[in-house]
Amino acid sequence: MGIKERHERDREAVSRAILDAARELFVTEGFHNVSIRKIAERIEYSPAAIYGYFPSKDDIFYALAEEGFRLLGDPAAIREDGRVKNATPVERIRAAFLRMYQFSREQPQYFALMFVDRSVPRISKEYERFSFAREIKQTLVDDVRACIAAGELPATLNPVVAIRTLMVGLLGVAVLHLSDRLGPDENPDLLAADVLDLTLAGLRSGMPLRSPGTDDCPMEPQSIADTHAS
Amino acid sequence: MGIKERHERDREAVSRAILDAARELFVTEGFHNVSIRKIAERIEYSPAAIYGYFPSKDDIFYALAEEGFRLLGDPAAIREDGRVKNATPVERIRAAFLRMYQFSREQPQYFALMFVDRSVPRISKEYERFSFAREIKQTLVDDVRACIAAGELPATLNPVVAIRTLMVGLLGVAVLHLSDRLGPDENPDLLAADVLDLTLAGLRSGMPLRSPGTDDCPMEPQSIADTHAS
DNA sequence: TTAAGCAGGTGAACACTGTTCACCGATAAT
DNA sequence: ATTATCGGTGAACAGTGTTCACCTGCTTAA
Repeated sequence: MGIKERHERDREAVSRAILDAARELFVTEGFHNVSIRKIAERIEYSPAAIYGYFPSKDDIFYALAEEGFRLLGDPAAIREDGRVKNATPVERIRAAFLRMYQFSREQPQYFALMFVDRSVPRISKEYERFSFAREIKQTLVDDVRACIAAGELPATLNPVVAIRTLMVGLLGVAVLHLSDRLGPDENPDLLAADVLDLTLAGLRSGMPLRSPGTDDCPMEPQSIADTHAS
Repeated sequence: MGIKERHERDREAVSRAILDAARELFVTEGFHNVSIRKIAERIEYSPAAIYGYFPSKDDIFYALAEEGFRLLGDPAAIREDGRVKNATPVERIRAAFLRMYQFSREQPQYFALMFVDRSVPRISKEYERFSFAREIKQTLVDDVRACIAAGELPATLNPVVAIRTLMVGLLGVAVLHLSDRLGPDENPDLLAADVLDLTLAGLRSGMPLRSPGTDDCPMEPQSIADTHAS
């Protein structure tokens, strides 16, 4: 008997409908302008019904952030524009980080939810849920190691620190763009490329860095306390 | 007769009380966890009374952001840790940007409101209100020009682009820290110093940059549409 | 076949939010 | 002394996230 299976499929379908509706509304309306009632109306259910699938509005956000990481970290796509097309290790690095930046352009809402927004609390506990963020990091660390092995980056360089410094610059550009603080005639894409190459040039210079290495996840999402959100 | 003057002083005092209460609450509770009713309770007025001083909760935010820029751009303080103490122009640049980063540590809520948060709309119109942000930029541009004149940075460098690239790195670090996405054993301050010096090293390399120069304000606050806030 | 159980959906409510508005009372102007 | 003005108020409106008693229709056991 496939009754249980059908029930599970039904549940999955409604769950998907909620996430799809929420995603579309988030993209067009922005996270905190979207109410449970709006999502419910979209899928033609009562507001209370949603709480049978997600314990809170925050958890809908978490599920979407999870999807976002899966989207960004999709190994197939990474191999596509990183390994196949680009010959040298440093070009792979460039491609990988530009991909991350590109993600902030193509999926600004996802990106904001994953890396910027401080408006959703208590994910620090939800740690293991975002484990593949660590896989993404490992891929980048491997690429930096390959650069060092190929002599394209100094041997003194800590790979973890390197990817952090590369990331923050692009994160800054993305934030500047997302929060619309760029002048009308400024091009965030060119700025991102400049910052990326500038940081790479700095890394090549062999300048000693102060930051300690770490094995921790470089892109763990959301953990600011509720009391500090805005 | 000083009646009108007294009235103005009274208004100013209440207005200040509102801003003080709002600031303290924002710092401890976070912007969107603070309600008009909480502010009103703090100053022992009715919620409606606040609307006699500020047309909306957003405008309280604007007033505080204005204060934040005035705080960050305080010419006396800039001269203090920039011009007097530091000899070479490039050290002045370093000090100025470290000051900005330090501001993100000392006044995280102000900083978030001014540079990061996307939760408050429609300041793009409120442009002229934040004119001194442009003054801050001009100071930085002058410092970069001095670096170029002193031969510490390449003559081909566009000062406006230089300060942008320096800024985004530190902004990225600040965002990473503010949204608590740094690992427990990672030090944001060291990372900031690394990113700053790394970018400066890159700028010194004379690498040609793609970004166009601009005369626009580099730190205009808040302009993302309400429909994109989160 | 009938009775029991149960999961899923609902309407209504709770406790909040930002904001508006009719009113009221003290003060200032005439 | 009377009128006008202006600041502050309480109550309300429309919205929010969330909870809960209830009901209904399907599944399962007797």
